[in-house]
Amino acid sequence: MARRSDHSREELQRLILDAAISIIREGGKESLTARRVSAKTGYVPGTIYNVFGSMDALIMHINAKTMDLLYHELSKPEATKKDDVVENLLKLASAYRKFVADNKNFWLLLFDTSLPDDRIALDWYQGKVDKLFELIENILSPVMTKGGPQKLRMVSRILWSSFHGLCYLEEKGQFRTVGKSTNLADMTELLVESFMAGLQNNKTFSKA
Amino acid sequence: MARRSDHSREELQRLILDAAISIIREGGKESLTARRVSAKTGYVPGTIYNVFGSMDALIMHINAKTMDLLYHELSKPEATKKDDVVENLLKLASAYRKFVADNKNFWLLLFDTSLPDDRIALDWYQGKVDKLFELIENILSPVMTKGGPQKLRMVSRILWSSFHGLCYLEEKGQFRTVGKSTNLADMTELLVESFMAGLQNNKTFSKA
DNA sequence: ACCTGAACACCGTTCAAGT
DNA sequence: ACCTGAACACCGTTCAAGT
Repeated sequence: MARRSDHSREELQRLILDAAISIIREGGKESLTARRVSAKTGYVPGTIYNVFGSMDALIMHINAKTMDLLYHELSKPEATKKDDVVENLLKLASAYRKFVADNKNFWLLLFDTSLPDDRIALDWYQGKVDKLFELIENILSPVMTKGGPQKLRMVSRILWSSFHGLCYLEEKGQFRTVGKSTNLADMTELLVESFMAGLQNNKTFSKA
Repeated sequence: MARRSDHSREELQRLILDAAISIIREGGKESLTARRVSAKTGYVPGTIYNVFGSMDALIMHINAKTMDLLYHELSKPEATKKDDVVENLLKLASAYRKFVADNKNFWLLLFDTSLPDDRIALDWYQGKVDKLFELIENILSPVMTKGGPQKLRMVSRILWSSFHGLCYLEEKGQFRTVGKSTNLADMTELLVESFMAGLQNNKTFSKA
């Protein structure tokens, strides 16, 4: 091989990242190996370690891109916001489901629990997570003036967790018994409508 | 080594399973390898393939044990059922959180997405999953006489997904911004209380 | 018939040796 | 100074050869 200095450091970084992404798109996280990435770039495995430091670091960069794309996709329905909070939440949930379906392998990598714990210490990473929570907070804030930012954060995280949990168990095939009749969209709708209705009746949170 | 015929097939199965479980308890799913299991049993890696067929099959057996233990732990609060549905659900959720905390490595293995897809085709596996859903159904059924079994299943799966999603994102460290103040128990409480309140007001599902 | 030992085709990661 | 090539210490899985 011996490509030595054919590319700059930045080019090398892009080259490796793109190769890794195309491998995951095709075969999922199981097929991502340092040696396969290097073979695809024409460089030697060691080069990945020069440029990224480790395979985990490379995966972090892929996940960053995934979160950026997810944010972009979820921002679209927010642009067409109506007055109806429930409708806005359902649009967001629907966009999330579409993202999961369209980018399953990247979504699975993003929520892979094998990643090292120090990842959560990285501010830029957590910042991207927080930006996603903010999308829900923006939808909720008009009807949640009473509870303060603390409660707003809490409710946004509850909703986000629930959306995620539904997609996750669906992906794991655990809703199987009922066949295709237990629809993910129906469950999300019942969840959001009931939860928000109950929340509105609670005088600590509602506007009125 | 050459342990040849020191143990029966059943003994061998138990020996391997116990070795695998102790490896996971100590170091998580990352540390589970065929060679480490075989080293711990005193047998050769090939023996695992004789007895279990593959590493994935061995993991399935571990997961089966995990689900049995989970069912056992979640059945306890159900035994002390009160009339208050919300209280019963919160007790179940609390027991689930305790299980996750006490058996983190096994819980992570159970929800690992690397496992093969044909796992979901196995009836005995799905049966154990369904039994867990039934725990919630049993709590819900007194107040959900109107919707029929279809709706009961739906609501139980919504609640289960939400409990799971909350634990999952907590484990991933994604609630970090608010520090320890965003309490998992508080979020569960707000979720269950609001969702059930909203559900009761919906004339399709409530008893009254 | 059953189980092993050894081989096969891979891994992630490191680092001396070359340019 | 930078990148490679080769090595190190592992993997999961298979299967001919022994008992």
